[in-house]
Amino acid sequence: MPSPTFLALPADRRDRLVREAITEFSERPYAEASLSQIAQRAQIAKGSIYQYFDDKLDLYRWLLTDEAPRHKRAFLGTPDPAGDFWAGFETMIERGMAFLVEHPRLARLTAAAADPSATPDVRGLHKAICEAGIDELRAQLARGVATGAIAHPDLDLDIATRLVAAIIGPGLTDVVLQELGASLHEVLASDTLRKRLGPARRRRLAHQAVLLIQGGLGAARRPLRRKART
Amino acid sequence: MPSPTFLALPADRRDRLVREAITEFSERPYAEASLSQIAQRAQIAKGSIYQYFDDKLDLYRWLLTDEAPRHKRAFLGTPDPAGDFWAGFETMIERGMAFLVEHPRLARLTAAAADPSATPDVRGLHKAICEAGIDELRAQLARGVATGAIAHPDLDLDIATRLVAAIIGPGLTDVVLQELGASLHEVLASDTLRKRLGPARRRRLAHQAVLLIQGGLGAARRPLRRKART
DNA sequence: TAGTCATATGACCGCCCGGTCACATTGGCA
DNA sequence: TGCCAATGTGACCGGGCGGTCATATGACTA
Repeated sequence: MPSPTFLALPADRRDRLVREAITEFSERPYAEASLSQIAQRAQIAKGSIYQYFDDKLDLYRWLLTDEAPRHKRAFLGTPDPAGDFWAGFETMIERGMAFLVEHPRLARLTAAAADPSATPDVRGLHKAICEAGIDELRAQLARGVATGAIAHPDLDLDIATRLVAAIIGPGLTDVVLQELGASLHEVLASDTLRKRLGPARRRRLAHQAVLLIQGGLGAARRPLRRKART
Repeated sequence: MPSPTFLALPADRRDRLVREAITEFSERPYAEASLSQIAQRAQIAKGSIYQYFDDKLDLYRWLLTDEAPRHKRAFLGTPDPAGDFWAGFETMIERGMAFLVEHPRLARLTAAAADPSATPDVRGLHKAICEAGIDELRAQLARGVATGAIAHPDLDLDIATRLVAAIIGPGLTDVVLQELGASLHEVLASDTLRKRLGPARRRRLAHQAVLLIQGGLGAARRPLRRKART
C-alpha cells in the first residue's frame, strides 16, 4: 500500500508517477515492466518510488486494485436497476466497450488480470480481480433469474456466470480487435483506431453478444422479435 | 526453426531438452522463462541450445507451433464428421478437457496463447495460434449451419465463432479451475487434482457449455428434451 | 540566521539473463 | 590407427533489472 508520503504528494508529481506507471504496466507484462523506466519517464528518482511503495508488486497492486477500479466505477456509474433486464445487460456491455475507448490504458491494465501466465504473486492479484468481477456478474444474472428474464433449469448459475464472463470479456475483446483489424496494443496507442469503435458499432456488438447469451439464457424462446411475457 | 543437428539428435537427449523446455515455458511467462534453467535441468550445455535453435524465441515458437500441435492432433484424432452436430460438438469440448488432464503442460503452453500481455514478437506468435484455432472452429460452425443444426439469421458467424471460442476456451477453463478449487498451475502440478476432472465431470461441463451455446445458436428452440428435426 | 528533519536523489550493488566463443570431445572414414 | 569436421561445453560478456543507502535539499522552527 502507498505510504502517507505518497498520498500527500503534490498533485502533479503524483499524477506524473501514476500516469507513467499505468502506461508502463499496460504496455509490458509485469515481469518486463521496469521501475527504472517509470522513474525516468516520470522524472522522479527511482529511490523515491521506494518511499511511496514497498516494492514493484506493491505499486502494481495499488494500480490494479485501487486506482483502476476507482476510475472504472466513476466512468460506469451506477447501473439502473429498473427497466428491461436484457436491455440493461446490453447497455452494461456497451459501457464496458466505451471504457476501452475512453481509458485504453486502464482497460488494458485490467485486461491483464486474465493473463494465466505470470508469477504466483501476480496471479494471486489477478485472480482476486477476476473473482470480484465474477461476483458482480453473478449478482446481476441472479437478478435476471429473480425477474424471470433468465430461466434455464438445466444450467448452473455459477457455471453460466463464468461462461458469460468469458463471452463479454475475452470474447468481445477478440471480436472488437478483429473488427478494428488491430492488436490490443495498437488500439491502445492509436486515437483514430479507437474512434472507429464508436457508439453505433459498440451497440451492434453488444447486441450480438446479448443475442448469443440471451438465446441460451432467456425464458422466452426467441423474444427478440416478439415481446417477452414479463 | 530447429537446425538439422537438433532433428538428428539421439532421442533421449532431444526428449530431455523438449521436456524441460515445455516445463519451463509452461510454468513461467515467456519473459521469465530461462534458457539457463532449461539447459541445466536437461543436463545440456547452454551453448548447445544455440546450435539447435536461433534463440529463445525460436525455441518457444517451435514448441508452440510444431511440438504442441503435433501432440494435440495425435491426441484428439480426427473428429467424426457424421452423426448429430451438437453431440459431436460436445464430444469435441470433452476431448479438449481430456487433453488438459493428459497433457497438462502442453495444454498450459497452448493456453498461454491467450495471454494479451507479452512482448510484440511473442504476441505475434500467440495471435497466429489463436487465429488457427478460430479458423478451425469457424469451419466447424459453418458445417453446423450447413446441416441446419445452427440457424440464427441475426447472428454473424465470425462474431459467433469468436464468442463461442471464448466460451469453450477461457470460459470453460475458468469453470474447471473453479470446480477443482485450484489454479491452473496447481492443476498442472498435481496428478490427483487432475484425476478429479474425470470423464463424468468433463461430460457434464461440456454439456453445460453446449446448453449455453446451443440455446443461442440452435435452429430448434429447445431440442434437448424433444428430438430436433435434423 | 542556524539548526532540524522529512523527503528527494542517483550512484551503486548483486543478480541473472540471453547470447558468444575458444576449446574439448566425439565418431566416422581413410 | 590417425585425422578432421561436426558437435558439445561452460566460462564469460554486456546489460538491465529490483532494490539500497549515503548524501543533498529545502521548508519550517526558534
